[in-house]
Amino acid sequence: MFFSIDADGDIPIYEQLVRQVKLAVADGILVGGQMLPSVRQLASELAINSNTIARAYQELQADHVVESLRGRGMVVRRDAVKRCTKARNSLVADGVRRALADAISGGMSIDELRELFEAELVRQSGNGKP
Amino acid sequence: MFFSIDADGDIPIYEQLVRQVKLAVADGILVGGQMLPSVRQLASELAINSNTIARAYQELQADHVVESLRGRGMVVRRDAVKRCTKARNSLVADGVRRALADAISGGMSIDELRELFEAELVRQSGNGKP
Amino acid sequence: MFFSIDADGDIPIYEQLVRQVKLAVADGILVGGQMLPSVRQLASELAINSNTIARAYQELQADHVVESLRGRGMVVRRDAVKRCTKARNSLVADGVRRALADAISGGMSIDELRELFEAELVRQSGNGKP
Amino acid sequence: MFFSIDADGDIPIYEQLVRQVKLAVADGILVGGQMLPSVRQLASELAINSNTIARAYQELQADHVVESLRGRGMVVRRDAVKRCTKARNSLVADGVRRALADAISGGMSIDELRELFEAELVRQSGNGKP
DNA sequence: GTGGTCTAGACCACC
DNA sequence: GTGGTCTAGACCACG
Repeated sequence: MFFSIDADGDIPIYEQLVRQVKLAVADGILVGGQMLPSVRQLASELAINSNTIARAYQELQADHVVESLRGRGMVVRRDAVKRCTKARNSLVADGVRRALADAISGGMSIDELRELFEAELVRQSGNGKP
Repeated sequence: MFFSIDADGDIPIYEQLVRQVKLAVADGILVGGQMLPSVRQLASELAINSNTIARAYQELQADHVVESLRGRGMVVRRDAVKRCTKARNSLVADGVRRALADAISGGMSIDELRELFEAELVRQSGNGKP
Repeated sequence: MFFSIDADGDIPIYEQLVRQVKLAVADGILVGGQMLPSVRQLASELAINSNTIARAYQELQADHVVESLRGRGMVVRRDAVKRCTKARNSLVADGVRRALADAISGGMSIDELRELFEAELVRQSGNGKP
Repeated sequence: MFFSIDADGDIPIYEQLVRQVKLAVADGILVGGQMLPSVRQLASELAINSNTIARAYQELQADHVVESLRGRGMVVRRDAVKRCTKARNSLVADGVRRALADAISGGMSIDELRELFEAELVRQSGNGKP
């Protein structure tokens, strides 16, 4: 599968999985009706405790992104792409908003901020998704 | 005192205190030689256990922002402002960097990002420090 | 484990733990990648409150000697040995420096000092690491 | 008076006073029958809380170095010089002993130690009491 | 199972 | 009065 996990970062592993599944759905990499890998398979593939995978799947189920087909596994819901796209956009925007709020309340001037922003845009636009 | 604590957030209380003291020093609200409120006083003021305050103060001491004058209290170090200003700037820049990376890897285009950024600048520059 | 705690000394218990871990790392008794005993296990082994152990571990983490693997425990950092060896040497040298300064300012002559020093070397070189 | 106090070090102020009085007695700077400055005078001279001076004097009294003449102040005892000289020597020797023990148990080799010792002797023999 | 946070309350040394 | 240490016990998130 196409997941990349950082086991020692500050974001919980199950949370990383949830995000990546949602992003994949929003990007059309995972489409409605498609099966997710089984808990055990993904666990061994990523060398991660299967409890952690299960928890991620539960959260995805609670968020109505996937549903459980008894005895067969988890499947992406037909209506997931709408939800995920919307969620992605608002999440991303929120992140930017929070960072700006922190910067301003932390005493950084508008000009300093704009400068930092443009520098980062240049630096990152190469790495992202060309 | 000027501390505002969110006891139910995901940031530990003692960590919130540490940050706010550092920001206050970086902003010149707390200056070298100035005493912090006593552990017990601040604890009762914020309705927080005094151990939690003490822990924040110890972290500030370990970070060379403050020192303990035996039997008299905690005082802001003369050289704290440099450290705090530098730390603040790198923290803020990191936040912006991470948000941008998230946004780009989340599929937002450069133009959308710049638009969002400018909109936020306008929206927040009013609230910040009028 | 190999820790020895003096609960009635003037050095805090958590500080004794921190020092002993650092020394063990500097001496190669603890190596990078190795796990520390769990907070609860060490607490019951040493008959010490687990908060005290946790505090020691947090200080070690803040000092970049150890890192926390979420849900799994504390592990010695690969780069800890450099830090600890350097820290140990400067600590030890400081101790000698201070003792000599005290001795000289206390009126002891250079010759008396050298005599005392050599006598101690003989006396202690047997106890140290035979 | 001839006391030098470091109010922010890790040695308690009253302890610094006690040591300096004892050293002065051992060195013959203070002799039997001589009066110590009054608590209030010394307190204002050193800009120190008079409780602290009082505590130092009490400890000196408990150690039979001075005695209180009711209504007149503290006087150095005729037999103090013996006690202080002996105490000074054993204190100083103990300091050296402890530092060496720390160094050896900390993993420093005999040769490294001897080198450090000689270097320090040269460095400090100039500063001490020429 | 792991560490992390918080509370309540005790005792200490220092000023 | 000040901060510093320790205990006991609770609750949480993570794996």
